[in-house]
Parts: sequence; structure tokens; C-alpha cells
Amino acid sequence: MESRYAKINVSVDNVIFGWDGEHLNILLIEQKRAPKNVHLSPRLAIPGDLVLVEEGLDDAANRILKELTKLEGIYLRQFEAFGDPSRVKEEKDQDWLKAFREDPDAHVITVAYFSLVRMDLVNPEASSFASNTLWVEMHNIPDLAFDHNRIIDKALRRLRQNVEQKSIGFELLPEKFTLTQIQSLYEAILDKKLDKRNFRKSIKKLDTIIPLNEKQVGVTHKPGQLFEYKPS
Amino acid sequence: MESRYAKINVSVDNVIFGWDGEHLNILLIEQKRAPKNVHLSPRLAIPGDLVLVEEGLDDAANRILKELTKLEGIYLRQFEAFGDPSRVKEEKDQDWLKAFREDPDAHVITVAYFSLVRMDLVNPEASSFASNTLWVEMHNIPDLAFDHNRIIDKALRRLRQNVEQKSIGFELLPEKFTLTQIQSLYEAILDKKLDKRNFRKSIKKLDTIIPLNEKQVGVTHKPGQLFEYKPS
DNA sequence: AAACTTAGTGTAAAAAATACACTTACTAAA
DNA sequence: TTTAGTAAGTGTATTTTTTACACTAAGTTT
Repeated sequence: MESRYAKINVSVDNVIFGWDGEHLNILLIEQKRAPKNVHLSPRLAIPGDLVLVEEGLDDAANRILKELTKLEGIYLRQFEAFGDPSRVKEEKDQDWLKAFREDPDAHVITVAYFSLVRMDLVNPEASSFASNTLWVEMHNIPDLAFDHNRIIDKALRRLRQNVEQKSIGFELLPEKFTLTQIQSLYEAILDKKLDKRNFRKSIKKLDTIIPLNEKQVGVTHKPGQLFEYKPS
Repeated sequence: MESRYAKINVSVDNVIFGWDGEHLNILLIEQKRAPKNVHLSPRLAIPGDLVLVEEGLDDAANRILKELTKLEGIYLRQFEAFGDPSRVKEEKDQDWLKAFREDPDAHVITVAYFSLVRMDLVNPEASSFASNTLWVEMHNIPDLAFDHNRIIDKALRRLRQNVEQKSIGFELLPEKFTLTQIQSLYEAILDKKLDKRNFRKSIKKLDTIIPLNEKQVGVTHKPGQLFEYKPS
């Protein structure tokens, strides 16, 4: 039956941020190649998948995250839906769509999430929708599939907003961390230097960051006090 | 062909805020009744519609707004997508779905927008998806269809955030307005009293609000200076 | 013991936010 | 034409928040 309404595919895409102590990274997947293109170098994309029957958006985002990282209970935040029909019309993406989508010409709207994970907990591996996964430094993100560069850009903006308000970001750190480690992370996310004393003052005001009676070990200088994050 | 992926319906819902000089209002529609239910009092809903073939999300939101109000170029902001399958499973909504949707059991995700319009420019009237439209004061919103009460709640939160930063809201006012009028509006949106002198100071700092050489007319007291809003 | 490295700390100045009360300009009623 | 009523318009002092800034302490390595 013909209809004026679109048979729309809905997908969820997930911008997964990770922190290696020095740089902000993003988890990308290598798209599986269409048979005719197996000889080409794979295109990178942010992980995502179509939403399943009777699956909620948050559930889909969690499923993708879990399939890729085996992690559950991770910080996940929906930030925007992208639905311009042109987003799946670019030439570069046609082969992939024809090879892997039941309806390659369908209008696809995607609901974008970002999440924060500790890089050391993730062992990137292949999954049902990725032939390979890898961490890429924020500053080295290449041209990605569809409008994924734009989606990352929006995700980063939102992350920065939240970080400016000091409401999130601690999820990226190991269980126990020093104030200097938080500061490095914030500086990487915001891409600017922060004043040490003022930064410490502001973090110590948060009652979600609690001081431990422990010191950093294994460093070749004065060890810092350790703190932990207790989400409120 | 059976598929593990959902045949999902995508709709756009629009929380349309209006200001009558005293209260914040929301434009609601009376849902058309299923034939078997024409005798029942109509259920109210926020305006929305399924996204059309090859239509972008912003386009759909604008289409809905225009069909309902005849207005174009209105402030419109996407704020969240709602996609829990249970949102279209409530008993109260089944008759309507069966009567007006090709696939009443489909999972429907909706992308929600809010917009700000001048109430005096709107002449609510029937449209293709509404048998009637009406303004309802924010504080008197009844039980609505689907999860629309929740959507309004989220829209109001977002509006408040933006208003606290003084970045929006002026779209609700007539072309020329006094500082006191802005203040009343802000007080209604934020649901709290503001200090007159401090409020004026803060508004006068904005270079999007420009003073005119004109005074209010037709009031029975000292007339206020008029200002206009020039979006940057 | 000396050199190196990062941790850790306080104060003063500037900027932003808040609290607060009287005079002015106009209309309507006496 | 005076009086009463109504909202407009205005400045300062106080508190809070934000910023700028430099040295000592605790550990490790040579």
C-alpha cells in the first residue's frame, strides 16, 4: 500500500568517548565492506545500528555499547536526532547501504547518543555490525561515513557544555584518581589550560568527588592524594 | 519479508508555547475521534504528525507549525527524541491509533520540538491532523494523549534553561514591548519573582534588545519605553 | 646529597549577583 | 485643577563568585 508517510529506518548512533590519560579518544568501527569493495580500505564510522522491534532508544544505545565493549551500566546520554534525508544520499555511502540494508534507499533518521567509558576497560573487538573497532584520537578523526563527523562535532559540544558545569566526565577516569588527572582530562576536553589552584578549589566543592586516605603509587615524584567519584 | 529490525513510524511533535501577557500557554489539538467514539469528549494532544517521505525532521516540524498557525520562520528547537515502545501501548490511545494509523501496532518514535509564537498572530483552526485547536494555560494542561504530558514537561525544562541564560523567549512578545513585559514573561516561564532593577540591568546588557524612541500608548499610568528584539 | 618532578597550598583583586526604596509620568476621578 | 492611583524608572552598598598568581613539600633517581 502506497502511503504519503515515509517507511523510515531508525538507527541509534553512539559517540563513545574514552580517555587514555593524555588524549580524548573516540571508538570507531570499520564498516564491513560490500563484496565488490573488499579490496578497498575500510571506511570508518561511529558505532550504530537500526533499532530492533519493540526496542527502546536507550535500550538500543545500550545494546550497541555492550556488544562493542561488553560493558553495562555506562554513562549514556541522548543528545540529538539527525533526520535530513540527504544524510544517507551521499555517493560514498551507497555501496555500503546496498550491501547491508534491506532497503538501501530508505530515509534513515538516527538518534545520537554519547557515552563515556574508561579506555582501559574496553577491549575493542569485532561485532555483528563492525568488522573491527579501534580508538582514534579526537584530533585525528578522518572522514567518516554518512554525517558522522558532524555528529561527533555535536557530541563534543554537548560534552563540553556538561563539563563546564562540572556535572560529568569523571566516568572517563579510573576508579581512583588524583586531582591532577581530572584536570588533564578537563583540559583535553575543553582544549584549554586551567588554573591549578582554582580548579582544585572548584572540584573540592563537589560532593560527588570524595577524598580517600590513599596516595598514588608507582610515580617518580610526590604522590598525589586519590579521590573517587560517587555519582549522586 | 520478516526482519529483526522494526518497521518504525517516526513522528514529530511540537510543543508550541504562547504568551498572552499573563500566562504561558500551550497550543493543543483535539484529536479526531474514531467513528465508534464520536460521542466521547475529544482527547487533547500536542500537535504532531508522521514524517513524510523524503522530509527532514526540521521540515516536518515547520510543516506542522505552519499548517496549524499559518506562520513561517518561527523559532523552533528540537529537544529530545522519545522512543520507548510503551509510549504507544496505553489503552487510552488504542482506539485513535486503530482509526487513524495504517499500522496501529507500529512502534512510534517521536522527535520533539518546541517553538515560541506570539499568541496574537495565531488564529487556531482545524487542520488535517486536528479537528480543533486551542490554547491552554500551562497550569491547566489536562491528561493528554500518549506521553505528551511528559514531553511538555521536558520542553518546559529546556525552555527554562534557555531563558535563565537569557538566550530566548523574546519571540513570544509583540514586536515592541516594555521591559516590564519581558519581566512578566520571564516570571511566568520561570515561575518565580524577579528583582525589577537587577532584571532591567541584565536585559539592557543584551545587544539583541534595542531601545526605541517610543513609548507605550493606551495605558492608564506612566508609559514605559519600548524595545525591540533583533536576533543576532 | 643533589637534582628532578609533580603535589599541594592562600590571598588579594576584580567581576558578577543580590538586596533594597523612592521619585516620575501619566490617567482618571473628584 | 487638584488629588489619587498606577506602573515606570533609577543607584548604591553588600555579598558571592571568579580570577590571577608563586612558593614549599614529598617523593624518586642519579
